[in-house]
Amino acid sequence: MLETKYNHLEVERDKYDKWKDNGYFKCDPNSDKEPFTIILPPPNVTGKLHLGHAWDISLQDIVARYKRMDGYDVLWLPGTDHAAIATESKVVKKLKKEGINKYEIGRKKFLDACWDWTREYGGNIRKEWANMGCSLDYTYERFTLDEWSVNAVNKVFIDLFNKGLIYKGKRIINWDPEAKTALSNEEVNYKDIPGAFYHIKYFIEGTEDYLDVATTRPETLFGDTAVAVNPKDDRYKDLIGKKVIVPIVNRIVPIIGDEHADIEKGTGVVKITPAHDPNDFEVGNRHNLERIVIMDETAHMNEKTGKYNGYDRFECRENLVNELKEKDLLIRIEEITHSVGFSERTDAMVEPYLSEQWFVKMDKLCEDLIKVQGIKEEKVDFFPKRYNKTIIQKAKECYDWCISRQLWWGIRIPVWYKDDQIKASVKSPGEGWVQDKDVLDTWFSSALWPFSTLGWAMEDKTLFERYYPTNYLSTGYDILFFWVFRMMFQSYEYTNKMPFKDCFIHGLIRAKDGRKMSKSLGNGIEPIDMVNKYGADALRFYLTTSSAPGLDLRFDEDKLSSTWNFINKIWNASRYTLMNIGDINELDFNNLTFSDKWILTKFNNTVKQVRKNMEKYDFQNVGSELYDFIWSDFCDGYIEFSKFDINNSSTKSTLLYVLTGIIKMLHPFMPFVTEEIYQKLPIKDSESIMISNYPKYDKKLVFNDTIDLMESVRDYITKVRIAKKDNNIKKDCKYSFRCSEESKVENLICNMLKLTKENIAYQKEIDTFESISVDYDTKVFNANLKFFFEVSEDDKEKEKESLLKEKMVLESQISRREKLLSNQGYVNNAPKELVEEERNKLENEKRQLIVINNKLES
RNA sequence: GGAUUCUUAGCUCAGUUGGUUAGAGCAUCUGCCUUACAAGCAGGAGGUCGUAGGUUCGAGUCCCACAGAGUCCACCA
Repeated sequence: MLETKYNHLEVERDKYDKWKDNGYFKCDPNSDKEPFTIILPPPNVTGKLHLGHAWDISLQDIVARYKRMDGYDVLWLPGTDHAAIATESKVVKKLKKEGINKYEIGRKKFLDACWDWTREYGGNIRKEWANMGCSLDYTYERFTLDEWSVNAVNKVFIDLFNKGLIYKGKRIINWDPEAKTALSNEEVNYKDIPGAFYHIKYFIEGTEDYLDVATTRPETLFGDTAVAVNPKDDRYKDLIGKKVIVPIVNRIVPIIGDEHADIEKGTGVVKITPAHDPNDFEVGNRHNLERIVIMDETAHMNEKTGKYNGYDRFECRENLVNELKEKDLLIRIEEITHSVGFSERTDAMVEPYLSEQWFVKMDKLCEDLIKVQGIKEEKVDFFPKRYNKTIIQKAKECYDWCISRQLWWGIRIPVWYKDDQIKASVKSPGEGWVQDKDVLDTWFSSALWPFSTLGWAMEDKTLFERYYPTNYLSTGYDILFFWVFRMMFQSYEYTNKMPFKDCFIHGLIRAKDGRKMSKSLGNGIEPIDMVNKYGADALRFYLTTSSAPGLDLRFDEDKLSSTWNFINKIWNASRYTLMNIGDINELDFNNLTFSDKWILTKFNNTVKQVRKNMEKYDFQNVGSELYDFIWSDFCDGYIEFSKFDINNSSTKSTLLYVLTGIIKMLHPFMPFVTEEIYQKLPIKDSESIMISNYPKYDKKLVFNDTIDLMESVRDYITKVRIAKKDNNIKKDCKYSFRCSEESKVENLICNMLKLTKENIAYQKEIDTFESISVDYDTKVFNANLKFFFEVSEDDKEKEKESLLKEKMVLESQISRREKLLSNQGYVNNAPKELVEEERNKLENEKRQLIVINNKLES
């Protein structure tokens, strides 16, 4: 028997390992079931699961468990990401604490340290998956540095290289001076920070005149190789072709005319530093300007900056500005707020830096993606739909992807050099060839993840052939461009298919006040704390049913706590059922009562709705449908009714049947507690709920004609309760009662209202006392209940008031409805059922009005 | 500048291709320890759906404008 109270700690202990050991998480490549594949977005191997992950993996486990129960051969494939820069920067930091420098110990030893780190922390993630109850198939667990992934990466890289879709180029890229590596545009976060426009005098050669050149980055003047004005700018156009002297360095550079100079902006004159600004780089290309690199890879000034050689860029700025002031070359400083890029990982200010990097040429890949997203059978369906637009938008304005990183932790670029020869291959082409030092962007391997993990680049392709393309991907909108977008074009290029059929995009978890959860704000919440406090089941249900698809979720512990209450409710409903059904071994529906038929009908309608919404991944609606059905209909309604028919074997069967269905539908959301309850059931269709059958709509157990009757009965019971309360009617008050639906509902109503036989009024009392009556009259059901007692003038007044109030409400409803039904536009255009329902209601309301009018007259 | 989301009860949020009197949780008020559950039960109160127009027999829902909040992309000498 179940304990009185739900104890999540007790319930969630041990179950996970049992499921795992029994092989329930495993797919079966030899099965004749239809495969259903979900690839887990691989978290950083040394990372920690935060609430966002908990949400994300719950959204996947729900689908995995649902599909498994519904007859699919489910593969949910786990894995982790080496997370090049994120892991490397952590290991660098750790070594630094021990006084070790990455470059001193060299590449090999450093990589050993990374592997040690990975092994040390890699297990944490797996523990957290287990805490959350994820039914992952560990047989096929992958890592982005294992051979499945590395083989695929090499294969794709070499092929793209041979096709000319990967090239090496000297370009301005985003440089992280702390990690000393290039970054892609996606890895740069822009923040608004205070800064200044420094207005500097650039003297025109051979004159006493100068141009006022405004810049936010005066230290880059060492790299200036021109000054640009707009050729349409009347103020300056005559100066084009003349020369100016770059202050401090005294370099003579041309004044050029270029559209890049904005007439409206600043002074209209802009200095051109081709090696340190992406726009200037373009200008430089157009005008054949020299590119002078003035910083090193740590963003310190180099020998080109004279006495500033070795200065940090900010230090240099400060000193240079002072020097300009002293030499009367600084006109003024204008304080502004401007947005500046920072490295996503190290938070270092990004330096636009001229260097040689590898790029993926994007135009063709993007064009293909856009084309496929226009083909109904081949496209990825986004949930919610609008993200398709976001992806297309991205593809339309895509720039080439910088994929080389000056890091060591990652997959090394499979390119070899000898003299001026260059070759792409995994192994050295021969004597004297040297491999490229750089590794690939971690997202390059992630982009191949949906097919690399399934063995696309391996000899054995059975998994790939059976489980690819995958069916469902769930992830947050924050990595739409990093990952989803790149998986789409890479998969299409190499498998000729989109990597997944459905893509569910969720939002971010926020703190209760709507701010982001972050370490710096100190408002982060650990999933494990919530699991300990309320259980994984409550956390999963809360997270997955509390927001509309694609929107952010404000984490509210109070709501999590009421989810716990909901589970406690389910627990107790199960407890009641198990206590009362005895040891039945067969379901018997031969002697169903009205209330049995009613709940069976409601249940089957719920199954229908739940399945429909599960297919749409609309878990919010599934959640509220289950919540309402379980709490309002099953617990508050049916269980109370069942207490009076509990010896009827059909009622027992109904209780068990509905409860079983409920916990099965809940199982994908709350796997632990539903398994606990399932194991206690006297009739089961499998040894574990995990492998039981998901409920199906059963027409044979639908009795639509009982719905109206039972809803009327419930409505009437409520009416009587209100009347009893309003008139302060005591338990032993004498009454008389009659109703239209034979003894079946009469008994039920009397029981529900605690109308006992000994309180039935005798004729004497009927004659002596006055009465308050509660009446009900509809097509399917009418009833009259009178309470006899010494009705005071006060009571009469009260009753009259409430009757008048009721009359007013009814009259306004009737007139509204009559107006509606006399509107030909409505009658002709609205759905027939709806109009019919309106007519029914009008009739019922009219009946009720007659009842009330009669009472008021008497 | 482009895209996009949001604005509904005191708070946090639902509200399906337009269709009765707009729902839930929490909070609040009243009455109940009724043997599944007081972490509960039975009831109550609380909303001119951001503002202003339009389409329609009918608008929280569709269209236009405006106001406010957020996010993404581009720009940012």
